[in-house]
Amino acid sequence: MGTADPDIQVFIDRFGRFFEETGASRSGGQILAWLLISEEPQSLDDIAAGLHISKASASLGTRQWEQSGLIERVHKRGDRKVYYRLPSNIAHSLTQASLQKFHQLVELAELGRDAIGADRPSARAVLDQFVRVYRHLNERVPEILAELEEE
Amino acid sequence: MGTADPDIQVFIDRFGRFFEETGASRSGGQILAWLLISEEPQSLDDIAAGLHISKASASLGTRQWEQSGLIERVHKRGDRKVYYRLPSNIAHSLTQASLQKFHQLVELAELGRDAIGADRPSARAVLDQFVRVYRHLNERVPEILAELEEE
DNA sequence: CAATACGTTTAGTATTGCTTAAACGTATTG
DNA sequence: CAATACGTTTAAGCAATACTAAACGTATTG
Repeated sequence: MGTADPDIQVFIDRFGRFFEETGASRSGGQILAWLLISEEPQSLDDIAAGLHISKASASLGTRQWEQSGLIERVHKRGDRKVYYRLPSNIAHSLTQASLQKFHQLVELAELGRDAIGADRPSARAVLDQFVRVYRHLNERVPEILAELEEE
Repeated sequence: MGTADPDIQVFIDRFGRFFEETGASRSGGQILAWLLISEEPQSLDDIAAGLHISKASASLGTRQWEQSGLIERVHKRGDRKVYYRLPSNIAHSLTQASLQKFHQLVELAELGRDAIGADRPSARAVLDQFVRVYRHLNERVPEILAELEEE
């Protein structure tokens, strides 16, 4: 690794494993970790070299995060390379991604509610409650995040 | 499947795939779906038969969900079998599980913050912001959920 | 106490999908 | 226009793990 610091090593490793267990790939998590501790935007080569992964993995990983809005491209003038960095509000982005997952789940819940007949009242009630809680969260969470801006 | 209803089929299938993509197993997601649309608590045999999965899978899946607090055991008197059902506040449980994930991420962020030196001020600022946002969310979200109870 | 019911563990198989090297396409440079 | 720089795609290898059948342990029944 570019940095031989063992603490940073451990950080990157744990971060990678966390995302590995959460549906993403290990290298994907490592990329996020790497950008978290980088002062400057990083090129694909920077990332690949820094994490000892192939450039192909770096390319794949950055694209996936970029599509989900968790990292962004930066261009330096007079430089053909593409650089990546975290958006300034990374915590907000992650929260948003979390709500997005919830949203998918709620859509499935609605699918289920429509699939079961009127002969399953309590199951229907559970699914309805589910939708209600999410709607409320989706409304409130942005407000909560906004509270932090005011400080 | 016990129920031949194609809509329910689709629901279970999609639900299973959602969890498959989110780190859990497909059968694990299917179990959750099955309990969501069940009026009565379900035994391992009910689940295995209903989903056409092995009893071993049903046993594994239910234990995992139970450990994370997303389903609970029920006993019927005069019956040796163990039955499973969703807790009454399933949406709350899921939200809590979500915050729990966030909490792990924040612990990692703190690890990273301690790993980098004072020579990386902006990276440090990002990690600090991350921790701050989470602390606020963790404080507020339970309040938000409580708002729903009052209706 | 034999037979059954029930849940868990284990070992093996199959599947999934991550990772990489190499090939490729395209733009840029001298 | 040859050579280089850069990012993406592809094909293949490999590691992780989900899933199952079968064996197992234990409690319960008649």
